[in-house]
Amino acid sequence: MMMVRKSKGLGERHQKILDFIASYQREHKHPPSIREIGEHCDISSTSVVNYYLDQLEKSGNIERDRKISRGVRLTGSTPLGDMFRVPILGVIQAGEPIPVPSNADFGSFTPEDSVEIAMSLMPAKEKGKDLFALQVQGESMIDAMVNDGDIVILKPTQEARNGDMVAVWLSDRNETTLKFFFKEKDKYRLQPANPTMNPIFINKNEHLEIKGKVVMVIRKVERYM
Amino acid sequence: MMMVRKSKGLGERHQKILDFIASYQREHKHPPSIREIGEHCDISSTSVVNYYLDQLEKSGNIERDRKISRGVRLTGSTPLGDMFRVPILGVIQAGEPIPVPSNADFGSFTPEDSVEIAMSLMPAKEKGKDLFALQVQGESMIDAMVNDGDIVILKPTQEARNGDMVAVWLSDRNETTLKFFFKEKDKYRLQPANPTMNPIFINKNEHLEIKGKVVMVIRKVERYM
DNA sequence: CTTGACACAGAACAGGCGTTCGAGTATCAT
DNA sequence: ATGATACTCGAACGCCTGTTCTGTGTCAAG
Repeated sequence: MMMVRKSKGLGERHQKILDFIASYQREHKHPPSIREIGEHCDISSTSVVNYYLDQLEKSGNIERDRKISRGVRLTGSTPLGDMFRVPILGVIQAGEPIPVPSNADFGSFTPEDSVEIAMSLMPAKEKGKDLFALQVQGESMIDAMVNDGDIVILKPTQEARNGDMVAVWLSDRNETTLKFFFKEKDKYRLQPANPTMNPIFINKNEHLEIKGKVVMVIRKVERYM
Repeated sequence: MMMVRKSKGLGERHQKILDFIASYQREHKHPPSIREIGEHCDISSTSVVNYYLDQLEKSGNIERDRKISRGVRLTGSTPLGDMFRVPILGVIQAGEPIPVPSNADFGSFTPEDSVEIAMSLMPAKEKGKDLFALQVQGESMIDAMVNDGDIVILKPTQEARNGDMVAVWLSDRNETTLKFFFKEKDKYRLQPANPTMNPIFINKNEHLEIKGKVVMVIRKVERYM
């Protein structure tokens, strides 16, 4: 009888189990049982699987919910809840107002019209369920370092604190824009994200409708041609 | 005995179960059992829970793995596998070369130094496990519409097709840059993402090291001050 | 050689869990 | 009334599963 002994670190067996848990989870949408791990990793005894599982738990590779069926999961893996779906309500461009989320939008939206964001990506406490996304159309947002096709994720709000990046509708100019917001003595300063560009100033008697606060920008770089 | 009868759509009970499954999953990292659902939704019989679960399955709100313990999950929820972790290997800035991924980097990296990306966000077939991420430092990438602090996700490669956005190291200029790549007759054209800016040309005898292909850019808009 | 840590097997136990069945009750159209 | 439908309960069945215990072979240190 031959046994490969890797005194330290993860042995071949450990890795095999890890891989199997991952692939099984991917395929079945739920973790494998101890016996299933055993079968697919050529371990004939459940106690041996348990033996390795204990080690993998100690080494921090997996987490276990003892006593609970299929209570194994890879650490750092997010069974659910650490990811959420944000509806894409429409497009955002300079010449048009921003689609505002209504309650109906959050009830049911198709996966096609939404983006999934990992919670870990989300800044601070913005993990509310009321976020919405808009797809940038055209190149009118380049001064906000936002490109055509980018997806901006917004938190709906009517007010902003200094330094927030906001999506505003300037009704006097019939223009939508993304800018950093600063309230000054007698006017608002809207600062482009691009530091080489100059701010614009809005008198307080002008209409300035804050539609939302930008919390994230995502750009899928497909191809340029 | 009073019973509220909602002939069509989801009744109060259905919604309660749905909410419970979601919150339980979030808290325990695994789905609840039928009995647990019953307890928390004031249903005294497992068969009644099963009764509602069947309906929720028919209406498409949940999926069930019959015969399997805790085999309930919300539809559209991604238990795992639809998200993956990309290691942040370092920073990228104009004046310094790009950290290149080594095999060791993909073995074990701490969650703190990585970003999680939903598979659904990933363009096309880039879902390989060899992706890596870099954090942009400084404002030298603004011509690529990439800001200080942005995270760029790269696929390591030495060659690129026309139109790809690549991270290149120009050893003659001692400069790292992100540009759209085009190979022309006798030179390379590196086109900035910002359409208002002009391309730079690199003679083929100059050193041009393609370090990776940009597949995504993520910007967490925190605050500007 | 002895000892003990390590890797593994097999069996048995006890509880968890989905399933099923029989039966009861309320609401409503016929 | 009466049947159909929707909803609820309780209990029992039986498999699935994690746990635990005993025992065996390997290998390196003392």
